Amino acid sequence: MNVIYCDNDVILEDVACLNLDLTLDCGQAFRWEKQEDGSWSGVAEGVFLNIAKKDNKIILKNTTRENFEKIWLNYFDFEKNYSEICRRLKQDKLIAPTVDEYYGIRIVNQNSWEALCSFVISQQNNIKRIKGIIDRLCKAYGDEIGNGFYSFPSAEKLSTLSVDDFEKLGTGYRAKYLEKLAKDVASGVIDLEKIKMLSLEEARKELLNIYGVGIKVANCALLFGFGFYDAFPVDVWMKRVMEYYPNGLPECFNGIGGIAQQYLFHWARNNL
DNA sequence: GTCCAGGCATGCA
DNA sequence: TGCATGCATGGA
Repeated sequence: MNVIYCDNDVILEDVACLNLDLTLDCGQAFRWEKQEDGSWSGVAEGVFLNIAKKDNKIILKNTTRENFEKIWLNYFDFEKNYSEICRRLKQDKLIAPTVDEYYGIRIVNQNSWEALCSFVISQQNNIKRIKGIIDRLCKAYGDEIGNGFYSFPSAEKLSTLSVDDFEKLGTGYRAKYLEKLAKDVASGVIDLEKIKMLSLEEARKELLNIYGVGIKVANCALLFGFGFYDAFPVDVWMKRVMEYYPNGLPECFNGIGGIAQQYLFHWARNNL
């Protein structure tokens, strides 16, 4: 990858394996909006970004070098060698054609608080409605940061809400989970930064102690918000996929099971 | 009207 | 430990 700082834009050349449409609309992050020109706009860590791919170059519009290095380099994991990862995954003949068909899906590294909240909301829910709830949550309680976009509200902010406030956003029976989660994170009873430092098994155990977090939500949060690439979420779609792996997951998935999972999840939603 | 969605808590055996 | 049930909402 080659980084060029040009006027107010950051331009990346030779980024292997990044399809923005697949990556930003594959059910891992819920706050990216496709623009009429085909680019994507969204927010992470309270910072707005418009990103596009043109002529095999990735263009981050109106982005400072500081924000690129502080946020987006890690968010899109530009330095991770996805070509090598995909080559490894394709040692499994079952997933190989899927990796080719949907080549360019990456796991983005989301803020752990945002990911945990988002996937508590996601349970027993569909992606379209999850996006709507999170959008209303951000517009009601986040900070406006321009262009009609809002930051994801902090735990401190959400800790002031009642169960009824969460219900008014359309969260349904998940409102009571969110109310307690926000208060416990804000008060320090739940320490997300500490959980990041644990092993996968220990971190998962901590998340499973949280009211409203089961094995599926825990694994999604671990994969999408805590940097555990070996977490392997199994939802109703992945349960269908697992019938193709009656003897368990192949060895070549070790350490990158979560990435394999995202390709299989996408395949399942389009084919099953 | 019924079924379903990136499931979980609870009660009961 | 494993299984059945209730749960909010909105689109298909």
